[in-house]
Amino acid sequence: MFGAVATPFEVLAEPTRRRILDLLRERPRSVGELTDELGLTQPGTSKHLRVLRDAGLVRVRPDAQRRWYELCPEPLAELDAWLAPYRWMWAGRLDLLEQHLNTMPNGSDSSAARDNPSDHPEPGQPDGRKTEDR
Amino acid sequence: MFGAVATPFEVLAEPTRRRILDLLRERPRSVGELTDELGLTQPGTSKHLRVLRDAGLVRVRPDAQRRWYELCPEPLAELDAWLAPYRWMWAGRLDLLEQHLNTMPNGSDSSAARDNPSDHPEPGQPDGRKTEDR
DNA sequence: GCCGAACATACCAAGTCAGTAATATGTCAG
DNA sequence: CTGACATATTACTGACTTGGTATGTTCGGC
Repeated sequence: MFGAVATPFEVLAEPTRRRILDLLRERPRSVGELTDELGLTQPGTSKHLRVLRDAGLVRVRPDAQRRWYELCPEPLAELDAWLAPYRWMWAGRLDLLEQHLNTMPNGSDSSAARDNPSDHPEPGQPDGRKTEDR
Repeated sequence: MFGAVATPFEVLAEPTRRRILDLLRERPRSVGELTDELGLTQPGTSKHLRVLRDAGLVRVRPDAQRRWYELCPEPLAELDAWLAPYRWMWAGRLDLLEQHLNTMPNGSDSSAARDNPSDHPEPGQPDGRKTEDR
Protein backbone atom coordinates (compact mmCIF):
# COMPACT_ATOMS: atom_id res chain seq x y z
CA MET A 1 0.00 0.00 0.00
CA PHE A 2 1.43 3.34 -0.99
CA GLY A 3 -0.85 5.54 1.00
CA ALA A 4 1.40 5.44 3.98
CA VAL A 5 4.23 7.89 3.63
CA ALA A 6 7.56 6.21 4.01
CA THR A 7 10.66 7.57 5.63
CA PRO A 8 13.58 8.59 3.44
CA PHE A 9 15.38 5.53 4.74
CA GLU A 10 12.90 3.13 3.28
CA VAL A 11 12.53 5.11 0.11
CA LEU A 12 16.24 5.20 -0.55
CA ALA A 13 16.72 1.53 0.18
CA GLU A 14 16.00 0.99 -3.49
CA PRO A 15 19.01 1.50 -5.74
CA THR A 16 16.77 2.55 -8.59
CA ARG A 17 15.35 5.38 -6.54
CA ARG A 18 18.77 6.57 -5.56
CA ARG A 19 19.68 6.58 -9.21
CA ILE A 20 16.64 8.66 -10.01
CA LEU A 21 17.70 11.21 -7.45
CA ASP A 22 21.21 11.17 -8.84
CA LEU A 23 19.83 11.87 -12.28
CA LEU A 24 17.59 14.62 -11.05
CA ARG A 25 20.47 16.18 -9.23
CA GLU A 26 21.92 17.27 -12.54
CA ARG A 27 18.74 18.65 -14.06
CA PRO A 28 14.99 18.11 -14.08
CA ARG A 29 13.85 15.36 -16.35
CA SER A 30 10.68 14.06 -17.84
CA VAL A 31 9.32 10.61 -17.17
CA GLY A 32 10.26 9.36 -20.60
CA GLU A 33 13.78 10.59 -20.18
CA LEU A 34 14.11 8.83 -16.85
CA THR A 35 12.54 5.69 -18.25
CA ASP A 36 15.11 5.66 -20.98
CA GLU A 37 18.04 6.17 -18.64
CA LEU A 38 16.88 3.64 -16.11
CA GLY A 39 16.06 0.91 -18.58
CA LEU A 40 12.73 0.33 -16.93
CA THR A 41 9.25 0.32 -18.32
CA GLN A 42 7.34 3.55 -18.15
CA PRO A 43 4.91 2.38 -15.44
CA GLY A 44 7.81 1.13 -13.40
CA THR A 45 9.41 4.52 -13.53
CA SER A 46 6.14 6.21 -12.67
CA LYS A 47 5.72 4.02 -9.63
CA HIS A 48 9.12 4.91 -8.30
CA LEU A 49 8.40 8.54 -8.94
CA ARG A 50 5.18 8.17 -7.06
CA VAL A 51 7.00 6.84 -4.04
CA LEU A 52 9.55 9.62 -4.25
CA ARG A 53 6.80 12.18 -4.61
CA ASP A 54 4.91 10.86 -1.60
CA ALA A 55 8.08 11.06 0.40
CA GLY A 56 8.53 14.65 -0.71
CA LEU A 57 11.81 13.93 -2.41
CA VAL A 58 10.75 15.12 -5.86
CA ARG A 59 8.37 17.72 -7.17
CA VAL A 60 6.40 17.72 -10.42
CA ARG A 61 6.04 20.62 -12.80
CA PRO A 62 3.52 19.84 -15.54
CA ASP A 63 4.20 21.26 -18.96
CA ALA A 64 1.50 20.29 -21.42
CA GLN A 65 1.41 16.52 -21.37
CA ARG A 66 4.93 16.28 -20.15
CA ARG A 67 5.81 16.18 -16.46
CA TRP A 68 9.12 17.56 -15.38
CA TYR A 69 10.38 16.03 -12.19
CA GLU A 70 12.85 17.95 -10.12
CA LEU A 71 14.73 17.18 -6.97
CA CYS A 72 13.39 18.22 -3.60
CA PRO A 73 16.16 17.43 -1.16
CA GLU A 74 14.65 18.67 2.08
CA PRO A 75 13.61 15.25 3.42
CA LEU A 76 17.18 14.13 3.11
CA ALA A 77 17.84 16.28 6.12
CA GLU A 78 16.21 13.64 8.25
CA LEU A 79 18.67 11.09 7.00
CA ASP A 80 21.48 13.48 7.64
CA ALA A 81 20.20 14.20 11.11
CA TRP A 82 20.16 10.52 11.99
CA LEU A 83 23.60 10.11 10.62
CA ALA A 84 25.03 13.08 12.43
CA PRO A 85 25.78 11.46 15.80
CA TYR A 86 27.74 8.75 14.02
CA ARG A 87 29.72 10.94 11.76
CA TRP A 88 32.61 11.72 14.03
CA MET A 89 33.23 8.02 14.53
CA TRP A 90 34.75 7.01 11.22
CA ALA A 91 37.15 9.91 11.28
CA GLY A 92 39.73 7.54 9.87
CA ARG A 93 38.13 7.62 6.47
CA LEU A 94 37.24 11.22 6.33
CA ASP A 95 38.89 11.26 2.95
CA LEU A 96 35.83 9.64 1.48
CA LEU A 97 33.62 12.34 2.73
CA GLU A 98 36.01 14.95 1.55
CA GLN A 99 36.21 13.41 -1.85
CA HIS A 100 32.52 13.70 -2.31
CA LEU A 101 32.45 17.16 -0.98
CA ASN A 102 34.69 17.93 -3.90
CA THR A 103 32.13 16.58 -6.32
CA MET A 104 29.73 19.22 -5.22
CA PRO A 105 28.84 21.65 -7.92
CA ASN A 106 31.13 24.52 -7.37
CA GLY A 107 30.14 27.97 -6.43
CA SER A 108 27.88 28.79 -3.55
CA ASP A 109 29.66 29.12 -0.33
CA SER A 110 30.98 25.63 -0.18
CA SER A 111 33.57 27.08 2.08
CA ALA A 112 30.93 27.12 4.74
CA ALA A 113 30.69 23.38 4.38
CA ARG A 114 34.41 23.02 4.22
CA ASP A 115 35.54 24.88 7.24
CA ASN A 116 35.47 22.97 10.41
CA PRO A 117 35.26 25.21 13.40
CA SER A 118 35.47 22.93 16.34
CA ASP A 119 35.39 25.95 18.53
CA HIS A 120 31.75 26.45 17.81
CA PRO A 121 29.90 25.55 20.98
CA GLU A 122 26.63 24.51 19.49
CA PRO A 123 24.38 23.06 22.14
CA GLY A 124 21.46 21.90 20.13
CA GLN A 125 22.02 18.33 19.22
CA PRO A 126 18.41 17.34 18.84
CA ASP A 127 19.29 13.76 18.20
CA GLY A 128 15.72 13.50 17.18
CA ARG A 129 15.02 10.41 15.29
CA LYS A 130 11.44 9.86 14.53
CA THR A 131 11.57 6.11 14.97
CA GLU A 132 8.30 5.52 13.32
CA ASP A 133 7.05 2.31 11.95
CA ARG A 134 6.45 1.23 8.44
CA MET B 1 18.52 -15.42 1.89
CA PHE B 2 20.96 -13.65 4.09
CA GLY B 3 24.10 -14.68 2.32
CA ALA B 4 23.99 -11.71 0.03
CA VAL B 5 25.53 -8.70 1.69
CA ALA B 6 23.21 -5.75 1.68
CA THR B 7 24.10 -2.11 1.36
CA PRO B 8 23.80 0.13 4.41
CA PHE B 9 20.80 1.70 2.74
CA GLU B 10 18.82 -1.49 2.74
CA VAL B 11 19.99 -2.47 6.18
CA LEU B 12 18.98 0.82 7.72
CA ALA B 13 15.60 0.87 6.06
CA GLU B 14 14.37 -1.11 9.06
CA PRO B 15 13.52 1.09 12.04
CA THR B 16 14.40 -1.70 14.41
CA ARG B 17 17.90 -1.90 13.04
CA ARG B 18 18.38 1.82 13.36
CA ARG B 19 17.27 1.53 16.93
CA ILE B 20 19.81 -1.21 17.53
CA LEU B 21 22.54 1.03 16.22
CA ASP B 22 21.29 3.87 18.37
CA LEU B 23 21.47 1.64 21.39
CA LEU B 24 24.92 0.39 20.52
CA ARG B 25 26.11 3.92 20.05
CA GLU B 26 25.98 4.41 23.78
CA ARG B 27 27.73 1.22 24.79
CA PRO B 28 28.16 -2.38 23.70
CA ARG B 29 25.33 -4.64 24.69
CA SER B 30 24.55 -8.32 24.88
CA VAL B 31 21.80 -9.95 22.89
CA GLY B 32 19.60 -10.37 25.92
CA GLU B 33 19.95 -6.73 26.78
CA LEU B 34 18.99 -5.69 23.27
CA THR B 35 16.11 -8.14 23.22
CA ASP B 36 14.76 -6.59 26.36
CA GLU B 37 15.07 -3.05 25.08
CA LEU B 38 13.60 -3.78 21.68
CA GLY B 39 10.64 -5.76 22.92
CA LEU B 40 11.33 -8.50 20.42
CA THR B 41 11.92 -12.17 20.91
CA GLN B 42 15.49 -13.27 21.28
CA PRO B 43 15.65 -14.96 17.87
CA GLY B 44 14.20 -11.89 16.27
CA THR B 45 16.92 -9.79 17.78
CA SER B 46 19.55 -12.28 16.70
CA LYS B 47 18.32 -12.12 13.16
CA HIS B 48 18.60 -8.37 12.99
CA LEU B 49 22.04 -8.58 14.49
CA ARG B 50 22.97 -11.07 11.84
CA VAL B 51 21.99 -8.65 9.11
CA LEU B 52 23.90 -5.86 10.79
CA ARG B 53 26.91 -8.08 11.20
CA ASP B 54 26.84 -9.14 7.55
CA ALA B 55 26.74 -5.50 6.56
CA GLY B 56 29.73 -4.82 8.78
CA LEU B 57 27.81 -2.42 10.94
CA VAL B 58 28.36 -4.28 14.18
CA ARG B 59 31.11 -6.48 15.56
CA VAL B 60 30.82 -9.33 18.05
CA ARG B 61 33.08 -9.92 21.00
CA PRO B 62 32.34 -13.28 22.60
CA ASP B 63 32.69 -13.54 26.34
CA ALA B 64 31.88 -17.03 27.56
CA GLN B 65 28.38 -17.73 26.38
CA ARG B 66 27.56 -14.05 26.19
CA ARG B 67 28.09 -12.07 22.98
CA TRP B 68 28.83 -8.38 23.24
CA TYR B 69 27.81 -6.47 20.19
CA GLU B 70 29.47 -3.16 19.49
CA LEU B 71 29.02 -0.55 16.86
CA CYS B 72 31.13 -0.57 13.72
CA PRO B 73 30.30 2.66 11.96
CA GLU B 74 32.61 2.48 8.96
CA PRO B 75 29.97 1.34 6.46
CA LEU B 76 27.94 4.39 7.32
CA ALA B 77 30.51 6.33 5.39
CA GLU B 78 28.97 5.00 2.23
CA LEU B 79 25.65 6.47 3.20
CA ASP B 80 27.31 9.70 4.05
CA ALA B 81 29.18 9.72 0.80
CA TRP B 82 26.02 9.33 -1.19
CA LEU B 83 24.39 12.05 0.80
CA ALA B 84 27.26 14.47 0.45
CA PRO B 85 26.43 15.88 -2.99
CA TYR B 86 22.96 16.72 -1.79
CA ARG B 87 23.94 18.29 1.45
CA TRP B 88 24.58 21.76 0.18
CA MET B 89 21.09 21.89 -1.32
CA TRP B 90 18.87 22.27 1.69
CA ALA B 91 20.59 25.48 2.56
CA GLY B 92 17.56 26.46 4.57
CA ARG B 93 18.63 24.03 7.22
CA LEU B 94 22.27 24.80 7.14
CA ASP B 95 22.08 24.81 10.90
CA LEU B 96 21.84 21.07 10.76
CA LEU B 97 24.97 20.81 8.69
CA GLU B 98 26.79 23.13 10.96
CA GLN B 99 25.64 21.24 13.95
CA HIS B 100 26.96 17.97 12.63
CA LEU B 101 30.22 19.55 11.68
CA ASN B 102 30.52 20.51 15.28
CA THR B 103 30.15 16.93 16.35
CA MET B 104 33.50 16.23 14.74
CA PRO B 105 36.08 16.04 17.46
CA ASN B 106 38.70 18.30 15.95
CA GLY B 107 40.10 19.76 12.80
CA SER B 108 41.46 16.73 10.98
CA ASP B 109 42.53 19.00 8.21
CA SER B 110 41.66 16.47 5.55
CA SER B 111 45.14 16.04 4.24
CA ALA B 112 44.29 13.04 2.12
CA ALA B 113 41.51 14.11 -0.10
CA ARG B 114 41.22 13.24 -3.71
CA ASP B 115 42.69 9.97 -4.82
CA ASN B 116 39.63 9.03 -6.81
CA PRO B 117 37.92 11.97 -8.36
CA SER B 118 34.88 10.16 -9.50
CA ASP B 119 31.85 11.87 -10.80
CA HIS B 120 29.40 9.42 -9.38
CA PRO B 121 28.85 8.50 -5.81
CA GLU B 122 28.44 4.91 -4.82
CA PRO B 123 31.96 4.20 -3.81
CA GLY B 124 31.42 0.71 -2.61
CA GLN B 125 28.28 -0.25 -4.37
CA PRO B 126 27.68 -0.96 -8.02
CA ASP B 127 24.85 1.19 -9.09
CA GLY B 128 23.17 -1.59 -10.93
CA ARG B 129 20.91 -4.20 -9.56
CA LYS B 130 22.12 -5.68 -6.39
CA THR B 131 21.26 -9.21 -7.36
CA GLU B 132 19.45 -10.55 -10.33
CA ASP B 133 16.34 -9.52 -12.06
CA ARG B 134 12.96 -9.90 -10.59
C1' DG C 1 28.45 -36.21 32.84
C1' DC C 2 24.14 -33.34 33.55
C1' DC C 3 21.51 -29.10 33.70
C1' DG C 4 20.53 -24.43 32.77
C1' DA C 5 21.73 -20.03 30.44
C1' DA C 6 22.83 -17.45 26.24
C1' DC C 7 22.72 -17.37 21.68
C1' DA C 8 22.15 -19.13 16.83
C1' DT C 9 19.66 -21.38 13.21
C1' DA C 10 15.59 -23.64 10.78
C1' DC C 11 11.19 -23.43 9.56
C1' DC C 12 6.68 -21.19 8.84
C1' DA C 13 2.97 -17.70 8.08
C1' DA C 14 2.01 -12.94 6.79
C1' DG C 15 2.89 -8.69 4.85
C1' DT C 16 5.40 -5.85 1.39
C1' DC C 17 7.53 -4.48 -2.77
C1' DA C 18 9.49 -4.53 -7.65
C1' DG C 19 8.37 -5.40 -12.22
C1' DT C 20 5.18 -6.09 -16.16
C1' DA C 21 0.98 -5.76 -18.76
C1' DA C 22 -3.28 -3.66 -19.60
C1' DT C 23 -5.94 0.27 -19.20
C1' DA C 24 -7.33 5.08 -18.23
C1' DT C 25 -6.61 10.15 -18.42
C1' DG C 26 -5.23 14.23 -20.60
C1' DT C 27 -3.15 17.06 -24.16
C1' DC C 28 -1.61 18.47 -28.70
C1' DA C 29 -2.05 18.30 -33.89
C1' DG C 30 -4.81 18.26 -37.84
C1' DC D 1 -13.72 15.16 -33.48
C1' DT D 2 -10.04 11.86 -34.05
C1' DG D 3 -5.68 9.98 -33.64
C1' DA D 4 -1.12 10.06 -31.54
C1' DC D 5 1.61 10.82 -27.64
C1' DA D 6 3.00 11.27 -22.63
C1' DT D 7 1.97 9.90 -18.25
C1' DA D 8 -0.80 7.80 -14.35
C1' DT D 9 -3.19 4.05 -12.38
C1' DT D 10 -4.63 -0.62 -11.61
C1' DA D 11 -4.23 -5.61 -11.36
C1' DC D 12 -1.31 -9.36 -11.00
C1' DT D 13 2.67 -12.29 -10.03
C1' DG D 14 6.93 -13.59 -7.89
C1' DA D 15 10.45 -12.77 -4.73
C1' DC D 16 11.94 -11.08 -0.56
C1' DT D 17 11.54 -9.63 4.35
C1' DT D 18 9.84 -9.84 9.04
C1' DG D 19 8.47 -11.80 13.22
C1' DG D 20 7.23 -15.82 15.67
C1' DT D 21 7.85 -20.77 17.49
C1' DA D 22 10.64 -24.73 17.83
C1' DT D 23 15.11 -26.73 17.89
C1' DG D 24 20.07 -26.92 18.06
C1' DT D 25 24.78 -25.62 20.00
C1' DT D 26 28.07 -23.93 23.18
C1' DC D 27 29.55 -22.67 27.67
C1' DG D 28 29.70 -22.57 32.83
C1' DG D 29 28.39 -24.65 37.24
C1' DC D 30 27.44 -28.64 39.98
